[in-house]
Amino acid sequence: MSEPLAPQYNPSTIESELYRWWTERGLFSPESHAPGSGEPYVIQMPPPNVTAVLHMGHGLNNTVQDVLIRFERMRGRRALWVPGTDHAGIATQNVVERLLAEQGLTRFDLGRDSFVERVWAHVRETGAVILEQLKAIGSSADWSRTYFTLDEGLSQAVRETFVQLYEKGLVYRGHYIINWCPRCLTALSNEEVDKEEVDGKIWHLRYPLADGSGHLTIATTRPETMLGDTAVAVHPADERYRHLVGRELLLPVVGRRIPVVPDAAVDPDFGSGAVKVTPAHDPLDFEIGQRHGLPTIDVMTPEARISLVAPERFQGLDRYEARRQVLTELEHAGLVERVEEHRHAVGHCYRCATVIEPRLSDQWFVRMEPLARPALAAYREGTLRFVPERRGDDYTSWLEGIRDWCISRQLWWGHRIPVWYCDADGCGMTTVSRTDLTVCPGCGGPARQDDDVLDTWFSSWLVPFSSLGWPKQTRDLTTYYPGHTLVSSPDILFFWVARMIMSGLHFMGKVPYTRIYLHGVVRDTQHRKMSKSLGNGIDPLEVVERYGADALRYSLISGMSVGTDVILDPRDLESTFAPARNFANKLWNAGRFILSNLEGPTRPLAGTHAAEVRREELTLADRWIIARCDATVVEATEAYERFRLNEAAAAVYRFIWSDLADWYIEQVKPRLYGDQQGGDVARAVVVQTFDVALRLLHPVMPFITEALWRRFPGRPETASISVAPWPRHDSRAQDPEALRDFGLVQELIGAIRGIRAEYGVQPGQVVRAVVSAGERFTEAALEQERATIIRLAKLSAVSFAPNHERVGGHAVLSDRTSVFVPLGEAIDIGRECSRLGTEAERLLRLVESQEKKLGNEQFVSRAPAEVVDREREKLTTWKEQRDVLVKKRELLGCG
RNA sequence: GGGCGAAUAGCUCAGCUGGUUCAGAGCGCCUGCCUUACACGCAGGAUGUCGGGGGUUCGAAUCCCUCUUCGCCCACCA
Repeated sequence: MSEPLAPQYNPSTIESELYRWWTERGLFSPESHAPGSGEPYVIQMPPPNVTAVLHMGHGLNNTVQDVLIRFERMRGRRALWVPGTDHAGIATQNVVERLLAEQGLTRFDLGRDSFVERVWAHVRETGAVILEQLKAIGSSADWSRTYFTLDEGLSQAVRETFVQLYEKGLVYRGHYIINWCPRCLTALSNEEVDKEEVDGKIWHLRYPLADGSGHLTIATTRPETMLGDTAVAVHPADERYRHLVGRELLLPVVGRRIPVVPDAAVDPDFGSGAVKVTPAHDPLDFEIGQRHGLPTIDVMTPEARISLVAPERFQGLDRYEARRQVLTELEHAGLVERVEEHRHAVGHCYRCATVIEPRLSDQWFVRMEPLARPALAAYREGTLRFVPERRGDDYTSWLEGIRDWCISRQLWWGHRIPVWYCDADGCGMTTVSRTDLTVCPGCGGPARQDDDVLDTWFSSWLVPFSSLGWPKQTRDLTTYYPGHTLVSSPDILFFWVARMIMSGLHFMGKVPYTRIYLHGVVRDTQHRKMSKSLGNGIDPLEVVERYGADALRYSLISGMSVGTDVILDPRDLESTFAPARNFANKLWNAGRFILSNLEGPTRPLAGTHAAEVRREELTLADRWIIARCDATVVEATEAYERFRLNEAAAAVYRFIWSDLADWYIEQVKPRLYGDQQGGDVARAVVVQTFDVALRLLHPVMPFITEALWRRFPGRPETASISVAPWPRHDSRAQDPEALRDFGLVQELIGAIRGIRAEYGVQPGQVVRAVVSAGERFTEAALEQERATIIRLAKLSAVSFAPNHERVGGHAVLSDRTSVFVPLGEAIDIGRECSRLGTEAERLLRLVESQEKKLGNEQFVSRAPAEVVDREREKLTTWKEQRDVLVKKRELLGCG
């Protein structure tokens, strides 16, 4: 700890060492940092896929969570961040299938058991790499509680849930049209289908009447499904077709006779007003079929090829080949009336982007309406709140229109459905069981388990309690359920967030979180979502390597305001991440400077606040920085509390860079060097304000703040900033007078610097300055910071006197204090006249518009008195500032 | 088809309850500095019809309407 610090901050070694130290000390477990004290504060990490590789989306999501958990941990809560990984049924199965494909194998070559074993082997072998990556960005999750959704305990929870829901009639098996991915060969829920607008065509086709007396024209976007048509439907009130209802058509290509049925679901204004009915391949057609007792003819295989029930010449054709073939035949028969361009939404598999095929099959469903009702109520009563609030509307509308959840998947990787069938003649019993069965409880014959597995989300919707031990009544469960804040991206609002609310209410009787914070999405400068396929991603680990985890985190947090997306430029990492790295370096050097100047005596402070030093011993600058520091505590704390993390980060940035480094440290230097008078107080103030700044920044930049904080003298070897108390606002630090007066000192120095720059005064050359009284800036105030003014403005002397000298640079401060820098022959009178003239004109414009405002009868009578007063004051100030300038111009003899 | 969000400096964005941060920050740009914490720095500077139009108001970047552009979500018109 005592080796000299390098002038350039090098995060890579420091970060990994500190992370190891944190975990060795168990600082991320609530038990170790605050035994038995403080209210629990719990966040559940959205479990990443077990095979996932860290991308910026994870980076943002986990940084936000880490900021919140570190903030609450420092505030003394028993902060618990529960991490885990998701077995991710389809995604993981696809990964392993791809690996098999490289050896020319399919999962069917291996068979179910060895395939599943193979997936386990893969998952174990590659490990949860992503968890290690989350550590690299500083995530302070409690890794001792890491779960995997296929763990024994969570599997128990899944089974318990399924059985309970089944027993209440909320899980059922049904024969319906579901979304089917012909590539993944499984059913999907509605949420797992990405709708995408595509330019397609709509064909108007003639179906001849069976008796040869003409035809009926139908409109379709999917001509190939006509192979499975079993009717044509028209609206019952449609005059055009009323005479055809009940008659028969001869289905072209196939030659089947099909009826014309009346059904109110048909929109007479769309297409031709007549719709072909294919009950096995369209959800609406299925319903029409149900109502009219129509047969269902499934003309497609699971792979979306034409099945054996279709005419032989179509069998085995891919659905799009079949479309072409059908159209060719219809054209030859002269049955294509016309073709129109048609833009419509087509569903795609969210895992492989294959076009979804609506398919009739037996699946397991969860009846959602009874679960949705309490979830809606929780939101409407205000138990559950969204940040930003408008996300509550999405939540509400989804729940209001909720449809049953198809939970069975025709996959091998996942939780097997806990249902056993008996195939014995005369028994045929279906048993839903918490434990595995081998024999049928009804007849003692062999029991056969359902082949399917459950939707991945059927395990992840339980994690707020299953990760804590449920269904066992564990200590963790009673202590840490319900949690507090859920941090997520809006794209899994329905998949995961809303469902957790429902399961939490149903199984635990309480919402799992009271706050749902939905942050934005990481995009590139063209506002496209970062993705592997677009090649516009940024690898967070590359950023960590080049700029440090703190820089990554700061960049993400500062680029994010509530509810908006984060835009990062993948083509220019340097300008994207350098500002945050530069900030870290600035902080490092401020720390280095302070640490190297603590040799002399330091005023010991009993508590943690610099305001404890007696006021008489403080300089104006001391009082100013103490007040600014306290204001920053208030500002940052409120911002963190309100999830305005970017504002918290900006407030601390401003304090550290603009206040502490640019002004206070510059001001305090002479007092720190050697054994100067007041050095003890200066050291106390600089250490305390820096300490506060580090603590305020720690949630966002945990590594560098820890690295510096630990190095301060008197710090116990075991102390960590991650469990240091959060800085508290101290009203004794408030000091409006100091803020105002030191503000004028800053203004004065700035004015002199401006004059120097304007006239190209050599940096090494000292000049004189004369200050004459303004409203606030008295000789006493100047006296207090005389040395500071002289040093920072590079003066030989500053005097307080009315200035009548003619040749020099002039400026006026906001309180009408005027400043004069005599420059002898160096001054160009003409230049100074025009400079003052421009400034006077600017003020004149302000004065004029202000006079107009105050001359407005309406304004004076209707605006609040205090606003009017304030505006009057402004006018006076500007007027007088202008007068001063005009007088100076006269003095100079300007034309 | 329905709903939502965004549009402010060349770029990325703040600006919350209309008036004391009101036109801001960072990057980039220009000028000058290796001033013993930091050139990943310091000092100074230039840059805006606050997307267009209309309205409410004493007063609008801020509230309302409308249009334009971009983006997102939802939806069984085949």
